[in-house]
Amino acid sequence: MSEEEKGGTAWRSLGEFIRAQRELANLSMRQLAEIAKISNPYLSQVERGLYKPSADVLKSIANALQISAETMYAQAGLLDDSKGEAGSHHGVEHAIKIDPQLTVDQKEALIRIYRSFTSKG
Amino acid sequence: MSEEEKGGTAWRSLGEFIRAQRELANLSMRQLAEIAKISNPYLSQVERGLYKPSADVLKSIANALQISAETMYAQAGLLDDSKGEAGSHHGVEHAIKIDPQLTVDQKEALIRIYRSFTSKG
DNA sequence: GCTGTGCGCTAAGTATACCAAGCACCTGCT
DNA sequence: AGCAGGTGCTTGGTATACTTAGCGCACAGC
Repeated sequence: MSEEEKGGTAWRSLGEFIRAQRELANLSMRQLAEIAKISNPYLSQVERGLYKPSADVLKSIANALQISAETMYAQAGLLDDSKGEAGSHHGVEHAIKIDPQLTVDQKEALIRIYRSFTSKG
Repeated sequence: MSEEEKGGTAWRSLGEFIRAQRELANLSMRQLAEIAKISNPYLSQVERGLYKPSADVLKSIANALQISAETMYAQAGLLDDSKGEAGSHHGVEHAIKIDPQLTVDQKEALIRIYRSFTSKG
């Protein structure tokens, strides 16, 4: 049933998260695999959840995708959830609010768009 | 670069760190292995640096020793670099990327808008 | 048409993380 | 002298992370 029906991609697995991040970065599997120094078939299998990569592969992939290793581990469920950086859904709004580069108008616009995306489709 | 220069107590290896923590907690190998749900021979091998444990074993050991998983990963050298966004202005972009409620398309849209705001100031 | 190059995926193999059983040693008890 | 119960370590096997070779498909140029 519907993976997308909640209006968002709630990552069922680490693999889906990685795939989404890879596509966000506009990288092909071979490109990402090359940067992360792993083989492309293995990346394929990881993204489909067939294997759970070891920590240093995870770190390598995180680096290649320019996201922090901590975020990666959090997604992999390998950090104790005491951190609470990814889970809270005011994360985006909060980040917008405290961004010193944005004007108040811009913040309001971004938050409005963000809410339109998340407020049920 | 050696780990020594990171200041403070420098453990030559993850195994030595684990062993020291275990002894500090006055636990035998079998006791710790039991709590961490791993076998005691394996723990022995890990402490002597013969094998590098996977992330979830690491987490389990950290849990059993009542130290944070992050400390463990840092000791394992799995967190140290990855400065992908730590110091840069990616706070908002990062929050967007890891938000599970957004679809990939929505993320792209938001990030594009955000960049358009921040690129010209 | 055919050829070359990109994509993601499959198949089969190698490397290694991890476990169950057991060994050698020590210490206390009878 | 035994044996019971503790320690850490070795051995041999199984499960799984990871690689190399190659498949099938789509889209370019000759």
